[in-house]
Amino acid sequence: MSPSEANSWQHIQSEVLERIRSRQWKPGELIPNETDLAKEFGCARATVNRALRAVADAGWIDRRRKAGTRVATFPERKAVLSIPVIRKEIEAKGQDYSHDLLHSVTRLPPAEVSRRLNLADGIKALELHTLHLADNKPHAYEERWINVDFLPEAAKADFTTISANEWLVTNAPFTEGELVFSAANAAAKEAKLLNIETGTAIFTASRTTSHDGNGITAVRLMFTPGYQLHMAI
Amino acid sequence: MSPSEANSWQHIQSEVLERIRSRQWKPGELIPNETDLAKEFGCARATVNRALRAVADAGWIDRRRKAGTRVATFPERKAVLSIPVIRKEIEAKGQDYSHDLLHSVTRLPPAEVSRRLNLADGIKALELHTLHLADNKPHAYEERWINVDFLPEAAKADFTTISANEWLVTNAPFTEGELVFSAANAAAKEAKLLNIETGTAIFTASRTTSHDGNGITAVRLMFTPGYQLHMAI
DNA sequence: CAGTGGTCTAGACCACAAG
DNA sequence: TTGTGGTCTAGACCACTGG
Repeated sequence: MSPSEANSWQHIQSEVLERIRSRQWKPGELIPNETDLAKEFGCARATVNRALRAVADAGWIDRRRKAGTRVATFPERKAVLSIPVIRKEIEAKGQDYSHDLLHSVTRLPPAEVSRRLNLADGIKALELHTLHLADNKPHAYEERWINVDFLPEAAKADFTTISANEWLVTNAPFTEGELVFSAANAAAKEAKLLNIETGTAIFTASRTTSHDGNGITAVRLMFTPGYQLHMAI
Repeated sequence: MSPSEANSWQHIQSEVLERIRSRQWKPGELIPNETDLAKEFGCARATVNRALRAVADAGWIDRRRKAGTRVATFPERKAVLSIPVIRKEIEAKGQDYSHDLLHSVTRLPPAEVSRRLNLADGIKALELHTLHLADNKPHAYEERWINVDFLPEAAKADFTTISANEWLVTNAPFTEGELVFSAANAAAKEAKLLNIETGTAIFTASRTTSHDGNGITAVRLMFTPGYQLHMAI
């Protein structure tokens, strides 16, 4: 909170945001270039650049060389989700975490999983079914496939003591991933495991992670009713 | 893709990430300080700073003055969601967008909404019910409250021609907001509007937005089955 | 107190793209 | 071709915080 005095980039950032919000600079409009703003604020161009870059990252302006900087017409807001390790998420609520490994088999995955994991035809993968518990009550049911062809060490890991989730986080950092959320009616199998009635709406998260194009794991998490995913905008 | 030659900050960034992924720098470990890295890469300290700041923003390292820079123990990954305007989301799929304003009444909102909008006791708000359609088929049902006490212009707007969603985006920029996703079984009312059976699992998004602490709008969106929310990690 | 990251500067060169 | 943002530098001072 210190260098917000006068010529700090944070000061320039908030001034710019204020001009956008007050519609002094309207959507679609061109704003002064960096050199002029630097003169106006009495600072170096690099400082203006730093401020405008932050504003652009937040989606308020669009910048292009030669074309200049324009106020975004649709200030597309971005929400950021921190993906928690399930154990930490539960412990953060003051509950005890535990998990049950219900199923662990190496077999040929369905075509859709093979595609997500980038597996060649006929290559097997490790299938795990895990129940995550909070205070010994079901919290989420997890169906996971692990690419043991790419990650041979995973075949030797003991997922009864450490959850696959955490083992992978620490042993198989990924470079890219995709996350898909949806809602589904619980099938008989999930309903039984989560101790709810068949047909109850459950929140579902599917995640696929890869390392430089090599699929690592594909997971489907089904949460007990009442689960909410919070994001700050 | 140009200044990735040798001493660009992007080059340093990828080199740092590679050392983390290859466990040359292990979780929890201290990495060299900026001055030393600048010497090693043969560049200015500012360039190293730019690179490390990017890596820190992505959550891979933790930086503290005097304490130095450490590899994050739990590389908490962040997913970024671009919040689309519903119309654009539908048009992006090549479908026609339209909407029906089903209900528009100014009345005292329930306590929970008053709290979310930061409304004083006894202050009314504008309640809107809207059905969003893609190719004339139901896409989502929206229940919205607008703080007309703070946004008097909203009371005059014609939400039959422009959706409240878009009107607010262009006329009431917000500074903070919260987004909550969950799953629910469709009640009779929603089921009828969305043309599905009662009890079907529907994906629900609730959003509250404010401007400097003043509530602007509180929305609950219920999507037809099959809706998926995608995020890149 | 002293080491480390955070920031600012003044100037330079470069990459990109609009006209 | 030329204006605009993108980046790098070498050096400086400051802010925070561990020891």
